[in-house]
Amino acid sequence: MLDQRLLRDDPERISRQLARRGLKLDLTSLQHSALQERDLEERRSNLQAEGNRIGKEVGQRIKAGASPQGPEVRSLREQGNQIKLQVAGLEEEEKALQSQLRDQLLALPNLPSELSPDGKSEADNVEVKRWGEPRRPYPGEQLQEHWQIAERLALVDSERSVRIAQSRFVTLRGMGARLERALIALMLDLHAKRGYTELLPPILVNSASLTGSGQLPKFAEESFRCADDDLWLTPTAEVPITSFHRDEVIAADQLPLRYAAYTPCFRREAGSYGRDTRGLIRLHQFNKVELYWFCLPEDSDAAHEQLTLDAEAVLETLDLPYRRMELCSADLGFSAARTYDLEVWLAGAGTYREISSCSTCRDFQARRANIRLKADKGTRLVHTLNGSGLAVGRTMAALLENGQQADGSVLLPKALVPYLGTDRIEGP
RNA sequence: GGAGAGGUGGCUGAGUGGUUGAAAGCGGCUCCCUGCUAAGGAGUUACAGGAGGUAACUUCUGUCGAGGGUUCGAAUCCCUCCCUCUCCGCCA
Repeated sequence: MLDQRLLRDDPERISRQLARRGLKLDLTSLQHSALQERDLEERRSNLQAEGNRIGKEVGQRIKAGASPQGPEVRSLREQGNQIKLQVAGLEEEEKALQSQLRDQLLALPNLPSELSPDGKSEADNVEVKRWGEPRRPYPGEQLQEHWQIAERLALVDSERSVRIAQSRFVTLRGMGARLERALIALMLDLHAKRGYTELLPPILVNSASLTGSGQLPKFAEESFRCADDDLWLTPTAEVPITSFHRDEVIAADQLPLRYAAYTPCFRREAGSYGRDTRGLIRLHQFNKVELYWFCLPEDSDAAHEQLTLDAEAVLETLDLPYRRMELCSADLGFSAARTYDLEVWLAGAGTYREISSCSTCRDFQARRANIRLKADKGTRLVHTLNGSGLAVGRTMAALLENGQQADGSVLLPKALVPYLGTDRIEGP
């Protein structure tokens, strides 16, 4: 959520920044509402002060011996009643305005960082780094895509999964299931070594949690909801982790707080019909290890670099070639001020494919979720950052495509041997 | 799911209609005193929003789980909801 003070004082700046996302907004009426709300608050609180004075005076007069039914007390009471009525009227107006203002503010995305490059679309994202040597086919070699390899080696069963749930769900089996589990363990172990505290949070989350991290109210259709409860299947661990500290004041010397959490993630993928229908790339349910920082505002730019390096460490540990893309202003997610996407090389598809998205949200989520820090003087909003470290299914896809061998087996990186007891997947 | 108890400041915990944003203790911070493994003394210490001021700060309002109600006045009375604890039931 954006700062209401900024809205009152400098709506032009907000418009200018949101224009970089491709949003053309006239904020004058919103600013007007915000100013009007402040005006109502001032009038209301002045009236309340008057009412408080009267209330105190009544108490003092009665204490001093005045009759509670006497004329002087009665006249004060009547004044008090008058004020009460006026206050009630103003309060009603104020609340209506407030909730309308809040609804509108909650629907506005974060301002892009001044560090994010300008752009009009995905095409304007900037490659900032490349690591590893992409696996290319040898002359005459026909590389398979991961879903072909997975089917051939019986690592997944898509058809039966439709029977269990519907399309875009998979059942991993045999080495497929073991590999997924091994990858989760490897990622969590790696992050623990790098100083992250592991969390295993609830994966059903309430509306306040989704609002806090920015999925609600705008993206309700993207999440699965439990009809009888105020609970949703979490679309990412970012949601429960943000709310882990919702409404808290964190001592400055506790920061940064760094968490790594594995959760299944659930997304309706509305509007993506026909895209990535095969394999492990786009599923309604997928596993992800998420990295998350709560930090001091002045540290968040450096934290963003570090968090991204921590995600890249997984790819490097697994010998997976990747590149780092800096998203342009138009391609930023709703809550993000600045984002690096990590794209892994998929040898079978012959492309780089997003496997992690590392963002700083600055105070955007902290303001929604009311997460502050206490320094020497007063409180401030913390900054929050999140990044996948990594999407597990896509990691498996990359390992299958990049590790495929001429004999049909898949060679796995050495780092997985302690978890799997082998560096090779052969047929069933 | 049933019965009972309860939700007060960083923590413990008083407070059943009138200057109570809240006693006391612990903890934190500042200063003073003192040398011997610590103690003593003084002061200070909630959050949010608004107004004024370059600022230190001053001032107003709200907040004692949340929301409503009664009243001139509510932490205190009434209603609804949420949550926690204990016992019972059920259960991986």
